[in-house]
Amino acid sequence: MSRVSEDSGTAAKETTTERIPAALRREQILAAASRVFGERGYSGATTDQVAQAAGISQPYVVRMFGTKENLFLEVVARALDKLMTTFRETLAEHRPADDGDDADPLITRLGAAYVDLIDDRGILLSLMQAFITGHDPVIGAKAREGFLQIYRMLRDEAGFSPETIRDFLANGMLFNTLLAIRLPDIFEDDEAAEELMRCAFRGKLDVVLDASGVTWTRS
Amino acid sequence: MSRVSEDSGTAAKETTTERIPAALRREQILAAASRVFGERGYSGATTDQVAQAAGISQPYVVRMFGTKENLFLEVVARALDKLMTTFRETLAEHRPADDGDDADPLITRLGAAYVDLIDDRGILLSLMQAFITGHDPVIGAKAREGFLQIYRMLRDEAGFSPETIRDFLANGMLFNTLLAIRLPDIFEDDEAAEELMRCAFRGKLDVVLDASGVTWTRS
DNA sequence: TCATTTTGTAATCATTCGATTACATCATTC
DNA sequence: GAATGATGTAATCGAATGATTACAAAATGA
Repeated sequence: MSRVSEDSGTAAKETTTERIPAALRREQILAAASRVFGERGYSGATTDQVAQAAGISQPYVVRMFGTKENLFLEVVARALDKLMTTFRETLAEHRPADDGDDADPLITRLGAAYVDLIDDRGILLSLMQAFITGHDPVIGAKAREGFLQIYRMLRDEAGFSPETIRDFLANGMLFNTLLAIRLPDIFEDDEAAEELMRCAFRGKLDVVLDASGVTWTRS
Repeated sequence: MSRVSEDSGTAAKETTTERIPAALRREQILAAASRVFGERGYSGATTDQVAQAAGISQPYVVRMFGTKENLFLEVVARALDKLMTTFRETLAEHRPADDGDDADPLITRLGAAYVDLIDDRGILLSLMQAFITGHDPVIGAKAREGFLQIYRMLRDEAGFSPETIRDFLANGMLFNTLLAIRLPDIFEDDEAAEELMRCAFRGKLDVVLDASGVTWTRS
């Protein structure tokens, strides 16, 4: 559905850099940074890689965000915000209808909403990268805070039990994200990978594969 | 039970470096590297940090393993080997006894064996770090290969279905590892973190907290 | 039109880090 | 007890990288 960059092709470099309002350029950089950080992690990514992905020079990136750390923190904050918003929307549109049994239980719809986020690629990966950079005092604190923010929302707003949340986080989020990171690269190249991914994503498999940019033949 | 370094206190620096056979020194470096890489990731860790953790000079580390990449690859290979061995031992000691229903089902024992590995700290974290460094052509390939190796073992040797494996990997491994990475740092400091961890680890909670070196008051 | 602001880059600096070199010190063996 | 090899480090190099500076050029507005 919603792709990150609209004009100028798939994602990467522009040949001639046009003058664009700072606010818009800021969005472009954040979108590029989301992909690059999600892919390579905080310390693995360089400001120059972000700049190239945004079709802009490296000093511009640094000057607009002050430091690489600031840029990463804003990427993570936005990713978290997007995730929370998506979940809250799913909660809201679930409320009015029913009481009793669900044709489509809430947790299933939350899971589907989460998998849809893979379409944007950088969002979930950046969150994961932030969490795994937990040793850093600043980034780590933000990451843990965000993780628990999700937990509290699922508990207090969705009304789930700790056990249910645990299951949802493990099966619906972490597992899917980690699989979506790299296993698509060897899809149809390794029978075990294909088997596991088909089992994990089921109907949403095409979304995952499409988002990862892998070419594959529909079964 | 088994700690990484035996003599010279908890883990880190030695004041006077003694002459030690290369083979033994190699083990010390690998143990230190496992902790450092697990904590900070491949690109986040430096050879000097590994050297200091091993109580040795940085050039020695580089010369013994050639490159930082080689060192990391060997850390990951050993971690994977340890994990596979642990699982196979659990499988073996399960076989002879029963046929019919299990007092302690195999998957529960595998899960317990996995959580016990947290005691060593670096093992599971290094594997996780390797998998998240999937963009690197060499490291990524090894990580995916290792991940699928585990999958195949659970399928072919333990006889689990893809669905069962999916559940085991998500709940038993990924989730526990990610929680064990950083949430212990804020255990008893955040009610949500404490609640989630108590739910996730149950009887093994003390193992996780002990392994992370967090001081906490027993409930 | 010309001054000012906004948008952008080239050049470069300072630091970090993996790697190399050259050398020291201890152990072993003939 | 020199010769030889094994174990270890200090010094340093070169490349990578985040950050800074100084400048260019396009827009904006008087």
